[in-house]
Amino acid sequence: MEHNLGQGNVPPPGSIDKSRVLNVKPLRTLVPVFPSPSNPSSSSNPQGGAPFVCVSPSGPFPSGVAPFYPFFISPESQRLSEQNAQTAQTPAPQRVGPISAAVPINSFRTPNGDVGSSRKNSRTRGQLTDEDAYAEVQDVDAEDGTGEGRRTKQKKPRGRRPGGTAVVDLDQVANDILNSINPIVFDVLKQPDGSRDAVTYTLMIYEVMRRKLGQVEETSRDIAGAKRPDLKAGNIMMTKGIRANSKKRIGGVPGVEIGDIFFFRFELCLVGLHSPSMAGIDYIGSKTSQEEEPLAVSIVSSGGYEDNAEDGDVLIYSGQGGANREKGASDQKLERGNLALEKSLHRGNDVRVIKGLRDEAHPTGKVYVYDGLYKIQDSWVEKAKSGFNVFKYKLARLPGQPAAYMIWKSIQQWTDKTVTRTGVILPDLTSGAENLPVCLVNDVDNEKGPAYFTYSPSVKNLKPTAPLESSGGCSCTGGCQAINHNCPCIQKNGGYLQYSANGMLADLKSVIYECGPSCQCPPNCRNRISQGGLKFRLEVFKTKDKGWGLRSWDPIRAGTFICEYAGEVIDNAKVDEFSSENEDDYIFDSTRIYPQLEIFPADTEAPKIPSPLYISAKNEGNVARFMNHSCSPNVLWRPVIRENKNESDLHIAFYAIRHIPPMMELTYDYGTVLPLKGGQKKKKCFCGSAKCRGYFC
DNA sequence: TCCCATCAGAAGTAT
DNA sequence: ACTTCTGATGGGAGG
Repeated sequence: MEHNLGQGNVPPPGSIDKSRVLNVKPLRTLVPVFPSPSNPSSSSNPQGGAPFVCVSPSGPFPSGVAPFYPFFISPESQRLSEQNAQTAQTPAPQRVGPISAAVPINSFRTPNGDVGSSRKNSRTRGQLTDEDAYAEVQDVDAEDGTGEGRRTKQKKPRGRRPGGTAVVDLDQVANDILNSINPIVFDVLKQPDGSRDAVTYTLMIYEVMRRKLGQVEETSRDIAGAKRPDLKAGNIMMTKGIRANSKKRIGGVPGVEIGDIFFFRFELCLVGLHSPSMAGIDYIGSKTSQEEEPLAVSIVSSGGYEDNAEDGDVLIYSGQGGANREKGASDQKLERGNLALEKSLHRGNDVRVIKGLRDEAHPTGKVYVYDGLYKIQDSWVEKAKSGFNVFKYKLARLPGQPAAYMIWKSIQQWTDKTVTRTGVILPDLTSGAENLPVCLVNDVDNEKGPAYFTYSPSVKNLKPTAPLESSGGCSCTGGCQAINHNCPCIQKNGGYLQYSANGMLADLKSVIYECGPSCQCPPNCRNRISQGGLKFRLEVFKTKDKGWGLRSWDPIRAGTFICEYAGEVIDNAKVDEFSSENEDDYIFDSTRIYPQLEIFPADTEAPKIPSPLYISAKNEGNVARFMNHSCSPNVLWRPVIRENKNESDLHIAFYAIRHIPPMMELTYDYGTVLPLKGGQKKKKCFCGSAKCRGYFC
């Protein structure tokens, strides 16, 4: 009977007639109800900028500024997809079938600027007090007469758990983070409508919170209540109102761009893209809006069911329910999300689609790609393998949106070799010097490649300097363990392993102490992340207006190590020589002034670089030499110190500031030189970001 | 190595 | 109170 299943619009004979199963009015009035987007307003948040602070890692520091390498530099998207921005925030239109552009999510709280104060009540279990947050009455929609607003629901205090004392530590950790946030951030987050800044801030804070909670938890295993730092961190953020969009809405979400990627369901929740912490269908219920019917606003397609669409623009989505583990399988019912999807089919409203894919770099994890707006075209009921009824929905992607999932699909095809990558000049620029090939590509013009240089994956002429905190190295023969409080390398990092199990930076420390040649731990020790070579399939490509650049085929999580800056260490005099010739394009100079954003100003400590470091990659270098400058970068550098026979080897390592989707150019801030050295000129900046300084040098 | 089962858990909706 | 599926982990099957 398989030919009966799920074909086309009309349920074939023998299949279940939905109109009988469900108590709904008949179907398939394929009438798109909404007029085209008409409100391109508020494309960016003009006052969203946080102050720019110039800090050189080696000082001097402006008064009142703590030197700090932020995890976050400029929240403005480097992406210039204005089209995207427009599509991304098209509110539901007014005339036909009016749907409120946004409705409040159940419990919305905003911080009042006093977040994380030391006032506490007895509510424990790792839950922060939310005395500081206030319940806000929101005027949903004053125009249609139903806008009496809805009071936010107070969360019920929950019972205390055994082991409460340990939990308080987590509270403390969370409070410390909250207290260290620049208050300016909260001004941005207070806006009921999100902005690119608000989204970036939110994700940024979530990352720090999540990783820090995880770090603390694994460092003291006896601690209670932190098994899921992703949920814990999310709960704290929600409770404190640290989120980007407080309302549910149909259509795009302000500040979220098509192609944005996420690694936790809670991230979707916090930016207002998809509210349920777990469920796959988000909808506006009939009670929370003035609508009579529930309407679907977004779905997460996690690949639990095979994507049997021919191309990337059509998606077959299964309804929810019918899979209760205790009661066993059963027929799905036309209720909740399923009902909302059905209603949305008739109403023809846009539905956001987030695709959950396997994260190849972390097989246990997933990566979620926001693929933009779809419309539901069809629905039917199928018999699943279990023999029970499952709802199916066919969704088609709206045309004219920037490519998102299609990029992933292309990369997969290049990987499979089912499609040949066009414009490939060299399959491996490194000639095998790296553990992964680095492709050289030009699909822009006829240039055959960058000027000649020798590929070298490591730094030459490294001059070990006096130790900062000599320990003689560790003796963790099995690799450094977070719980080993005696490991000197962990102690140097303030008592924590700086890298999470996934290899991400767990902290905002401005210097990273890794294990070095003196240590007895193996090369795969978690405290040697920057020594393991490339982990992502990078490619050097010709940009439109910035010469050659660097990007990745793989998605990169915020905090992940990308590469080191390789080249030849040179002395200051040589730098001046390069400067006068205006050939310092390939010099890394630690003494430059690197603009930083004070997002966690209180949390920082002075970086302790043993001595100024200059690395020239002009004649010899690695992929890092191709990373272009941006005033809104997605990558930053950190000094990494490895102990070597009681001396310090200083390396420069690059880490992702935020999640970086595949094929997005990797950039970092080159900083500025003040005063300009002899002959040195400012260079015009082409980064194109909204916060571009106009030049760099 | 991959896959499956397990398990505690969150928001939001529904009762 | 219920629904939903997550994300880390441990065990078992397979190469």
